[in-house]
Amino acid sequence: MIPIESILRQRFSTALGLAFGAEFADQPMIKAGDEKFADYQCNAAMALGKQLGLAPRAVAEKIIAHLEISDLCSVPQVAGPGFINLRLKPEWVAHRLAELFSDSVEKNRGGVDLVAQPQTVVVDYAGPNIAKEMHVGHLRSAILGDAISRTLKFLGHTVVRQNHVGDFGTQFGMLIRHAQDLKLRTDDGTASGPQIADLDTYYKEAALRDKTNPDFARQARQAVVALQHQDPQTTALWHWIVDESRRHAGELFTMLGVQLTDADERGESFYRDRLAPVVERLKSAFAYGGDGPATGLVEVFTSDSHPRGPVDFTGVPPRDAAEALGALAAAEGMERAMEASSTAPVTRAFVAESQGATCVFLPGFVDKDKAPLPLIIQKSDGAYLYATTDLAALYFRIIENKDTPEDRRPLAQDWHADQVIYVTDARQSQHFAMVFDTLRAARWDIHPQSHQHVQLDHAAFGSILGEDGKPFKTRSGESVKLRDLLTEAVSRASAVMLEKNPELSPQVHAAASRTVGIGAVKYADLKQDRTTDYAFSWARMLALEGNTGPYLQYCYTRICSIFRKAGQTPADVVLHGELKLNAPQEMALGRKLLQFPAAVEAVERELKPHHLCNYLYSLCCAFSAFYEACPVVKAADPELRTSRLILCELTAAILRLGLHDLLGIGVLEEM
RNA sequence: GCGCUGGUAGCUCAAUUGGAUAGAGCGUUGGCCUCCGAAGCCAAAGGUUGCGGGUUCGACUCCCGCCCGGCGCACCA
Repeated sequence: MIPIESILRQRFSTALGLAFGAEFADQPMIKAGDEKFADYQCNAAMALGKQLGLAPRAVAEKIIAHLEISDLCSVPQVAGPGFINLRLKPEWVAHRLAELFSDSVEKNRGGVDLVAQPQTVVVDYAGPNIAKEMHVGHLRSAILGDAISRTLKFLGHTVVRQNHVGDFGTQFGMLIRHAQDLKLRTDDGTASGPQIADLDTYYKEAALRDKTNPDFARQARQAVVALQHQDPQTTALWHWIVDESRRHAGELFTMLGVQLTDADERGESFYRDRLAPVVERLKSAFAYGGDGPATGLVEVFTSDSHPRGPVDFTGVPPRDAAEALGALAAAEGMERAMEASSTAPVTRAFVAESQGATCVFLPGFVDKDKAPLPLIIQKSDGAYLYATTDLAALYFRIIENKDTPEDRRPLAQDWHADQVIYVTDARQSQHFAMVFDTLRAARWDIHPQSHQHVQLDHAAFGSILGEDGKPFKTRSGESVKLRDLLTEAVSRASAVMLEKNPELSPQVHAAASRTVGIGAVKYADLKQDRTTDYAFSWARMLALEGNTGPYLQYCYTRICSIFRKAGQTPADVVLHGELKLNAPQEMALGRKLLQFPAAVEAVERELKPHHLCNYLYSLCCAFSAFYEACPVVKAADPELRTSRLILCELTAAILRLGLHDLLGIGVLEEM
């Protein structure tokens, strides 16, 4: 279905062209209006009045004079400084709803069209550290990343989910070493290996030994080397740890309803052979790919009043350059040192050795001493870091992936990302800013076929805080295990439902408890703007009133209940003639139903699912008002009853789509 | 110190990206069940959008300067 906004935009564009000439036709400025004033409004007259030197209200009148819109709206009204207010005609809303009804019956798309130009979008989310039990820190990434992936897929994009698990860090040295010791002692021939809970304990014990026992720490580092050299015994142990962790993570993803499978996993270990080449490629990219010579890239300027000119630190490591600058300025006084150092920018990206480490230096990044801040891609001991892995992963996703082994491909053919989205913690935003800039500086963000710039997004999110406003921890100060958290959510949901609806059968009750409990946790996270910190509160998320998961699910069950009372299923309902939108609550619900596409579009544009949550909540409010005022089963006549049943089914269809398909939250017939 | 981010009703959060009289929920107050699930609905009270300037026909939104909080800032991820 063509979005309402598009239809209106086109009509206004035509009117603007006729009234003022084609050059003014491109800014119709159509928005959904405040319900008190309008369904939609056009705000072009004010800006245009300014440009043309005319009174805005006169401009508005002239636009209306040329506007052909009587089939959709009642007569447009000019208000305030020059707003053009539009009210949709009930007949037209009814017509759109009939169209939506057939659309939702046949295609279940809620009136949303597939995008015109589908993109290949990589969504990198969840990414738990292997060998540690998943905790609340992984919750937001998993929930948000999944909702974003579902929404983009629904819109017609090719979504490549990537679970970038931490399966190859230096922590594996101590973990393997410690596990080796334990295995020696506990190897009594029993087939069943330790469970993940044991691994979690291992991790803490290993970390402690690593910290306190120098011999152990040295052996742990040797284990890392052995692992990197693919020593069979070490590798076997590593596989065992990784497999065990994967099983655990898979269980939790299933419990959460997160659509990540083993095929989506491409962890750090996958990139291990790509790290050295990436560093080499970066060096050559900066040597030959830039728009100027690769030397003299740190340009240090003194002020105009002391025309020393640029000081050439060509070939000098930046840290040393900063020190040299300090010495230089010390000779001329402290004030000059500050002045000079604050105008010592890195003007072009380059790779350099600094203090033994291989670093990328980028314009705009300085540390607390105002010295150029590096992105370290290889440590002084030769080891690689997560920046290297991230760069290798991006290179792979955008350019290289034709080398993907068959068994690791999520798609049947080679693909190259048009967009890459990282759903991680906001604390990593500087890291990603540097990684993205490095990629752009190296020209690795160019799609190999379309030659377009790949869109790189860090969909950052805030921390989960406890009700005291401090980071969410258990009473003993440990991070909350995800499994415990979800179990508690289910049991709390069960308790609430037992109180409100004791008649449910035990089986239905148990299933509903899971849907409601998990849904409450997910919805609470999704409904808030992801960029802000989020205060975790059982009471608020499980509340049955307000903008919560349970409330929306309850709204859905009431609709199901109406159909049960009516003795009909949605499939039985056939529309004859027109929908009747005589009551204001019917009209309000009808208008609201048509706004679903705009909400989905907002999620895509900003990668923020809370826009959809807010919409679904307002839809439920509109439905509740309708429910109170307009009897469905006992409607005055059969036609009105059918019309209202259709409004019910449309509401249910949008809720199913939004809640279940896009947000990944279950709906249920009874609760 | 530099950078990012936030500051909106007593509390938790919105505000379609520059549009009208800033909206919800909780809490408070007052109404509504012989009637489809009251887990609901209707209504009232509650605001100098941290402070001060500026841009604009119009600012929670953009710019500048302060104040307060969170986070980050060289070999962990």
